[in-house]
Amino acid sequence: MKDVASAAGVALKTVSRVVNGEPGVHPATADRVRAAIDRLGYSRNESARVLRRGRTATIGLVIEDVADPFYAGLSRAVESVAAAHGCLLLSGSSSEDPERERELVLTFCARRVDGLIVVPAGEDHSYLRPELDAGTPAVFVDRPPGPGIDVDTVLADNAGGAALATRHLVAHGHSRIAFLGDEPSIFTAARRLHGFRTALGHLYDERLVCMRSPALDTVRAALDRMLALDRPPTAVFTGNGRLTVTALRALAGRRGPAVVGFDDFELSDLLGVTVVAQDPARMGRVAAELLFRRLSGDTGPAEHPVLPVGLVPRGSGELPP
Amino acid sequence: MKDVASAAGVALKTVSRVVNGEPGVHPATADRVRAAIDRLGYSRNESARVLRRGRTATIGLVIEDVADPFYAGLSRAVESVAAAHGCLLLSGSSSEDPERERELVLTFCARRVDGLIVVPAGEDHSYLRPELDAGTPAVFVDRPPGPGIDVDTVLADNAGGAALATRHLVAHGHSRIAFLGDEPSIFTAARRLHGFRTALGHLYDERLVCMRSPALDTVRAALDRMLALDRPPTAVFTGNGRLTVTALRALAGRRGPAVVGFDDFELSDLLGVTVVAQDPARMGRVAAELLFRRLSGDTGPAEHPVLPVGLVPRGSGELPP
DNA sequence: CTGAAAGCGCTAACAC
DNA sequence: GTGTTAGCGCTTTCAG
Repeated sequence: MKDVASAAGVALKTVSRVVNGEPGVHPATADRVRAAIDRLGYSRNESARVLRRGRTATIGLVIEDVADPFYAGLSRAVESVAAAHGCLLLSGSSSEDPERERELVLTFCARRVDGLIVVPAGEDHSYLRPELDAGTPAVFVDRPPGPGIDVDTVLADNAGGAALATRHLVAHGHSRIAFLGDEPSIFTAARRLHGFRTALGHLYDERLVCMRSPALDTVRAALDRMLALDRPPTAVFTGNGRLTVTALRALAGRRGPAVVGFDDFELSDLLGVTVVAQDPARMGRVAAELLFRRLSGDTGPAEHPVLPVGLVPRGSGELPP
Repeated sequence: MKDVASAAGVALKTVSRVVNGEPGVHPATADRVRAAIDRLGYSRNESARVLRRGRTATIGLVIEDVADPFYAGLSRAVESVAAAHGCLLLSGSSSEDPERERELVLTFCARRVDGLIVVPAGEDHSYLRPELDAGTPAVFVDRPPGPGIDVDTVLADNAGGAALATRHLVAHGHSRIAFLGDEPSIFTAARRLHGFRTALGHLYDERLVCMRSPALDTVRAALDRMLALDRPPTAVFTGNGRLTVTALRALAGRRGPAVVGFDDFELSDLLGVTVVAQDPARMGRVAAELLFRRLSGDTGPAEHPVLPVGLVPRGSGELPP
């Protein structure tokens, strides 16, 4: 900036004014400055600007895994909202590792992101306390923060969605329904199991429940075990997109039970799989908009919108037992 | 840092030494400093550090769309390599818009990212010249830069893969093969068409070619038109993952032509679709590793690795005409 | 082993 | 309209 100033024969501050589009610069002077900028290939050093102004125009996004279509859709929506506010996105995947989550969040904070959007992997977020007190707003998405952290959250109606799918299967004549969910320590998995169990009432049978990460081997083993029972399940409700896909693979080629899944997935329509669909893009959008409201000064109490989920019948959930 | 220094009764520089793990601080002093840091909830201001040191420990990634599984997988791989080098990732989607690509790249540069990984949308990258000259390394992925920009590239064997698929269909008795590709202005689309055309030789018939973005309507219309010809195609080769999925939807329910696609996709195995698969994660990894080699001082001539693609027979491409 | 001083490139606050 | 000055929080350099 100093070089540009001397090249244009003006003071440094005038260059600053031109670069920032501030008013009060004579058009001719401004043109001279712009010419010098082009000639020298100057571009403003954003780090210095941030240091001085305190705002980075960057938000941090921590998700579980960008390669998962659910989180990819969510990311895209967050990015769009951020772009509309002239903000960039610093993002990272926690791989469901609480330590990595913490590291990413704290690194983002050290870089002075203006705000955070977090899909938490861990259960303890006391490490965020100083940052929140320092005024960095955070929105938790898909899963709530640990106890004692009172921030905005955007969650889906997990229990309600699971109950919806379960009642749908019962209405189609099923009374033996299996549930394949992710590790019960994961909030969404636990809530969906809860919804399933509540909706099923006395029909609930814990031998028809398996809560494990979605590896093909374990899913196949669980299904084999259940299908070999005296009264095998006539339907399977899978607790997330990954598990649905894995279960379909495990059941491929056999006239198996009816399958209904939580989360929609690519090609579910061609495969005719009935699902309870959430809208990851909407989740990301709502979270980002909430964050930007906080950034523009909204200091009201923490908000906790719950997004609806919808049943999409495609055939697999309407099969009779 | 000043506050921590006075709280610990040391000079600012000593705090700096402790924070950065520099040697030459008495253990007892260091402990006192660390105690003060915890008490005050201090965390280093990364912007100031960057301003002083010149390196941001951040790389910029511009892709077409994070919500596309291909780019999501690529992003994840880039992120892993970056994390292994202690680097964060600033990322953005260009939505196939050259102007947005330029804006993202230049914004990243203004933030002084250490390096860039770009899936270009545009054909003119002269705007990058000053940045490259200033020493910011860039790696182009999936598509090459416009003329006059001599940077590292990581491309797939697009023409070879297309030829492989085409010969596979010919070997299975097909002589009327259609090609559905993306806009011919997109590098990969053009190269794949070239491979298809070359492999087909005198069997090539331009009435069986349609180069358009993958919207369901246009794909359906193109297929309808081709299938109504005197000598309709007995096989369709689709030029990317999106087009494959769209074509499968358009053909759903009819005993249509054999379908082979470029790019693998989720559930291709269950649907039994033969594809020519690239490995997006590998592409991201190779690109990121190349970038970090540049960042650690490798100033050799630009490299241009070409990643192989592989035919995965799953049934759809092995159907007789 | 520890500290003082200079300055990274910019913007805010105030002159002129 | 334009210029001067101070200082954001840190690292670098050099001096004890």
